[in-house]
Formats: sequence, structure tokens, C-alpha cells
Amino acid sequence: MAPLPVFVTPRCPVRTTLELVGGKWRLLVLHQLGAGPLRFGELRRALPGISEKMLVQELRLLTDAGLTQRHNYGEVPPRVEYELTDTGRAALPLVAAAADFGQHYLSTLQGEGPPADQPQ
Amino acid sequence: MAPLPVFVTPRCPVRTTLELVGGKWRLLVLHQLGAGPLRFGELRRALPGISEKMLVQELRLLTDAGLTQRHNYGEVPPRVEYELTDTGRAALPLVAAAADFGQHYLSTLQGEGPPADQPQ
DNA sequence: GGTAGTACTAACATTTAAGTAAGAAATGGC
DNA sequence: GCCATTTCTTACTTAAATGTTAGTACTACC
Repeated sequence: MAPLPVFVTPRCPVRTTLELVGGKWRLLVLHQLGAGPLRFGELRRALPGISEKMLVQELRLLTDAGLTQRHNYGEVPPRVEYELTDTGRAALPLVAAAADFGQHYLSTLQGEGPPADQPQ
Repeated sequence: MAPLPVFVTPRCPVRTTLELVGGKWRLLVLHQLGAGPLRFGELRRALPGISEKMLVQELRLLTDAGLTQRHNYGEVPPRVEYELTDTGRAALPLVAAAADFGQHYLSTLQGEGPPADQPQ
């Protein structure tokens, strides 16, 4: 994954994608935002297990990379919304493909354990 | 990513996918094998920068997870081929989506540096 | 006999990702 | 005055991923 500031090696498209949305959380963040803008806290609650530090960090990186946009309403207590940019929406087919494959894979593990959750 | 042996949390499909094909190399391995079976050494040469240790490790993990198949011809010098299983082929749309998004993203960085490589 | 190729394995080191915990600023409600 | 809420920062620690180096077994070739 890319360190800050975002630098993408202008080489293999697959590697570029991995640098942008690799890691444990970024695809899940994009998936959540695919349904519409969300506040920071809504996003945190929608991603069980993520720490505030990671969410801040990943949102900043996605925003720096141009996949998300930050709206600060300047209110107190703070109110900040995040939403996908056009570039971020261009990643939604990737998110969908990841969800599809995961679902397919889980379905091949016939009957071991409970069925899959909804994507987070 | 999953430690060996492969264990997939039967939960979110996106997380499942990340555990299976997350990391720096697995999508690239699948992409290579998408075009047909390859020998270990061919795969290594097709993935500049990968170490033998990583390639062995990732191939074993993909094979344990059922995405690839290993054929040992039992010859000397050794001759081993890897190819996708049906489950592995089910991941090819994900690889394609990753390549598409990477290409799209690189095209939005208009004119900075040389054009993208072919996917590896 | 020495060298090269092949597909590995093992021990170790380094780098990167992720997690934990505490706190800050500003306001509203009690 | 005290506590809660919200978004975010900082310092620190742990865990995981990846890299490096060396070595193995067997054969072919010069």
C-alpha cells in the first residue's frame, strides 16, 4: 500500500489498484460509501472492529488519492461527511466483484458453519 | 490474510475475498495463471520482484484454498505446473476489475510519467 | 570434476500494517 | 462546574507480511 503522500507507480494496473485499495479496510470503506455519503461515526459503526485511527487514516488516504471527498460542516460537535468521487465510484465494480467471489467461495464450502453475513 | 492452514471466517464476503487473495502477490499470480498453466519458473520470471519464498508460499496457500492446482511431473530436474481450478477461475472477474480500475485510475493522472505497463 | 538448472526449504532480518490508549477542542445539557 | 458528544491527533506497541541468504537433491552438460 502506498505511504502518504499518495504515490502510484505508473506501471502495472493491478499493482496500482493494490496500492490504492489494498489492505484490510479500504474495500470495505468503499463498499459502505457506495450506498451514499456517511458521517465518520456512521462509517465507524458500519465497520465493526475498525479502530478510529485506522478509519481516519484510510479515509485520509482515499481522499488524498481522489477516491473520496470530505465535507466538513464546521459545526460543534464536529460533523463530517464522506462520499465517493467519480473515481471512487469507478472502484465499485471491483468491490462488487470481491463480494461476488467471496460469496461464491463461501458457497463452495458446503454447509460448514453459518451462512455468510451481509457485506460490511 | 489467512495464516496456513487456510481458514476463512464465514462472514462478510468481501473480507473472505481479502483473506484469500489479499496481499501483494496473489492477484498477480491468479492473473498470470488466467492465461493457462505455468511452470514455477515461468511464473517467477513473469512476476518481476517476487522472491522464491513468496512465490512458493503464495502458491501453496492458493492451492490449499482450492484456487490453484499443482502438477508434479516427477522428473529431474523438477518440473511442476500450476493451473487455476474452477474456483480460481471464478476469481478472474475480480482480477479483471482490478486491472480495469487501475487502468482507469492511471488514465486520470493525465500525462504524469509514462503510460501503464501491461498487467503482470 | 566443476558448473548449471529446477523447485523447493529453513533460518533469520527487515519493513509495513494494524491495534491500543490517551487526549484535545468546542459546545450543550444538567 | 462536570460530563457527554464528535472527529481527529499523537505516541507507543504488537502482529503480520515480505525480503534475504544460504542450502538441498538430482541430473545433464562440458
